[in-house]
Amino acid sequence: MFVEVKIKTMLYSSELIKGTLRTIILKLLCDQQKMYGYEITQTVKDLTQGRIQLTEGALYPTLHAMESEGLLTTEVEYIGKRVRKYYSVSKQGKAKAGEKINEFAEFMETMRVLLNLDLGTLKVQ
Amino acid sequence: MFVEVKIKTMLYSSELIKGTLRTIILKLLCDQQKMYGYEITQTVKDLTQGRIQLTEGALYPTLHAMESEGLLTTEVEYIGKRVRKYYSVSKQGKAKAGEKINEFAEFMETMRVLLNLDLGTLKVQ
DNA sequence: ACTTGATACCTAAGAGTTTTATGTATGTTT
DNA sequence: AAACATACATAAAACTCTTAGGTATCAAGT
Repeated sequence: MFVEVKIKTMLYSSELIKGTLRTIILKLLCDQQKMYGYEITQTVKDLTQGRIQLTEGALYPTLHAMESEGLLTTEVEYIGKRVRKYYSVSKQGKAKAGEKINEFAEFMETMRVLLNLDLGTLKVQ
Repeated sequence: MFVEVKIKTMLYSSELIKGTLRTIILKLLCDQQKMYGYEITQTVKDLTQGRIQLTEGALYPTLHAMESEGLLTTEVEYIGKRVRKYYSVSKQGKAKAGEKINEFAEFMETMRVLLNLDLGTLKVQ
C-alpha cells in the first residue's frame, strides 16, 4: 500500500518573474554553452526546486526574439526523428548577459534597502 | 565659473520593477502610517537615489485598485486649496504586506541562487 | 493495441501591468 | 511672466506573460 504525498511548493505569484526571463536565459546559456528550449525550462525548474516554472508560451517567442536581435545563435540537431534546437550566446549576447546580471544584482540591492529600511526618521517636507 | 557635473544614475530598465509596485506601496505605508501619492513617488526616488522612479500613470490607478480591494483606506486633506489624498493600510492590507514582502524575499533568494550557481556539474538527461 | 506521460517544437488570443501622453489646478521661484 | 514643483487624474499604446491550443515522437504501462 502506498501513500501519495503532495508537497506544496510555493510558486511565486508570477508577476515578480516578469522581466527576468531574458536574464535567466542569458545566464544559463553563458554557463552551459548550449541548451535547447525544453532543457531550459527543466533546468530552471530543477535549480529553483520548482519555484520558477517557465511557460513555453513565454519562452519560445523570447528565444526567437533574442535570436533575431543577435544575442543568440542556433543549431538544429536530430535525436532520432525528433528535432532539437540548440541555442548559444553570441559575443553580443555575452556582453548583454553581463549587463543584465549586473543590473539585476543592483536592483536586488536597491529593493533590499527599500523593503527593509526603517523609515521612522525620514520625512518629505 | 561653474562646471556642471552630471552624474549618470543608472535607472533600472523598467521591466525589472514590474510586479513590485504593490509590494513597495504596502511596505512604505506600513512604515509611515499614512502617505499621499505624490509623497510615495518622492520617497521611493529618495530612498533609491533616483534608481526607482514611479510614474504617476502607474501609481494612481494602482492605489485606486488597492483601495477598492480593501487593502487601503483613504482620507482627503486640504492644503490651502490643494487636495491631498492620504492612503493608509487596512488590517487586510497589513496581512497582504507581510505576504508580499515575504514572497519577494524568497524570490530574491531564488534568483540569487539561479544567477550565481555554477552549472558545470548539472545535466538534463 | 491503446492510453498516458514525457519530450520537443510552435503560435495566437487574451489578460495584466506599465509607459507615454495628456489634462487640470495651485503654489513657488527666477 | 515663465518655469518649475506640487498634486491629482485618465486613456491609448506598448509590452510581457498566461492560457489554450496545435503537431509530433518515444517510452512505459494496461
